[in-house]
Amino acid sequence: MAIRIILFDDNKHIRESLSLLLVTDPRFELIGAYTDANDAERIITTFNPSVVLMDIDMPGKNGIDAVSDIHKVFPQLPIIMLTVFEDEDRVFKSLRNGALGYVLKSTAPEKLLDAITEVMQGGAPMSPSIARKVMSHLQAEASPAKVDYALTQREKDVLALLVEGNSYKMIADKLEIGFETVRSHIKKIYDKLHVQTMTEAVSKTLREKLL
Amino acid sequence: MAIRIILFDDNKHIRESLSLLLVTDPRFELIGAYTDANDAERIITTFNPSVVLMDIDMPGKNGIDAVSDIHKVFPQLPIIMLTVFEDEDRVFKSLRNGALGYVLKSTAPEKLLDAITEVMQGGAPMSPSIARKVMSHLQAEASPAKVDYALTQREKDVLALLVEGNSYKMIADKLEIGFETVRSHIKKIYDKLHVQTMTEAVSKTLREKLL
DNA sequence: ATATTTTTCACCCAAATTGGGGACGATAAA
DNA sequence: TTTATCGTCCCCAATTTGGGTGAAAAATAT
Repeated sequence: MAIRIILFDDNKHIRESLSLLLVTDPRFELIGAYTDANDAERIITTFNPSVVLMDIDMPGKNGIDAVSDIHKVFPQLPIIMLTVFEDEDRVFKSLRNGALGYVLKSTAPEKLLDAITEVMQGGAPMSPSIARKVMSHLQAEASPAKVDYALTQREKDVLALLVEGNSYKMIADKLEIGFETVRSHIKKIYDKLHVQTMTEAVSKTLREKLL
Repeated sequence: MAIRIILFDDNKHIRESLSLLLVTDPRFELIGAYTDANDAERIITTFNPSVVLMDIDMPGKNGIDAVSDIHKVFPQLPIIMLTVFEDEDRVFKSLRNGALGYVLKSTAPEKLLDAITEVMQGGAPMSPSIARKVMSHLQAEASPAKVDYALTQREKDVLALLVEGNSYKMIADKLEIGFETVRSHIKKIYDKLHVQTMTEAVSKTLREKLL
């Protein structure tokens, strides 16, 4: 059975090109092409597509918000962004909102068809530059620490317990050291982290993924 | 000029298949195939490949660690994992360690060649199921909040300032409300968050991405 | 228009945290 | 051997925080 496609794109040229591209291919069926995504939910309910292709810049509701709405109501329906934008902001917003693929309009027609096939087979098709952005994001969030505050192991132990919500006294008990020793460590930690309160230390530790 | 490929894989069958696959294709050149990655750095220095294909389960150093080592010394060299494993642990470890692609051995030979081409063109080739895992990860980390602690707007304001390291007094000043009012808000926040100290509140807020 | 929630403020008390000092032994580096 | 760093500990005084209780004005909801 053919893959049922619905396209949201205000560019007439794109709509016609896709239509021409798909009419000759029995694997696909373009069952709808709309200039805006304002009625996306109703349209999808009515025509029950297998996949949605979504532009970003459209009159009325933008494609990124539309993805969010659609994904909430039809969480199983794969959505592929089809757009000219490749700035991180729009890419990640789209993907976080539930889009499974992100294909640039500069993509060759055959590649677009591959993308549709791929998303139907459980993939997440991306144009190369987009995939690379996603990878960079993954690697960045895992990177240890840009800045090195040169905390000693003992200081890290203390800081870890502090972050978990322990009081000085509790830290002293758990580490089996004196209360004053804890204070001493914490003073040094504040010094190295350039903070002066517990909350700042905790905040900085979590935000910069120290420890 | 042909793309120069080095393969690390202890499976003889894989090495021979790839060799056969590439010998007929002028776009690629298999310049080395090794059963382990123990000498990867030296090999790469010597033969200067365009891309590395890396298995995971090998005698001596495993492929995931090898990727880490190689990536540190040759950050520009694209590495594609070529393995049978698709558990999240190995997938994400590989990608975080610097691999740019992740292709399953069940992949059709033509698709593997596509992957190599794609990574050379700035992409991040993934088998469909792997790409989907990466997407899920992206969406999960962005998901708003599993639990709703029903904080009021004012309480969120206070909490935000607390997280930034402000004392009660500073919060009172910035919000232009009384000190006791801040205390009152914070007590309610602690109640709703089920915490009893500033650090716990800050920690929970950042870890669960409240606000 | 009445009920509920939110925001505001107050007082008491005990505990925790801070800021500034200084000190001692062990270990490692120069 | 001398110097530095680390981990340990102590004192004092001032400030901040947490828990309990109560309550009035303002904003929202029903």
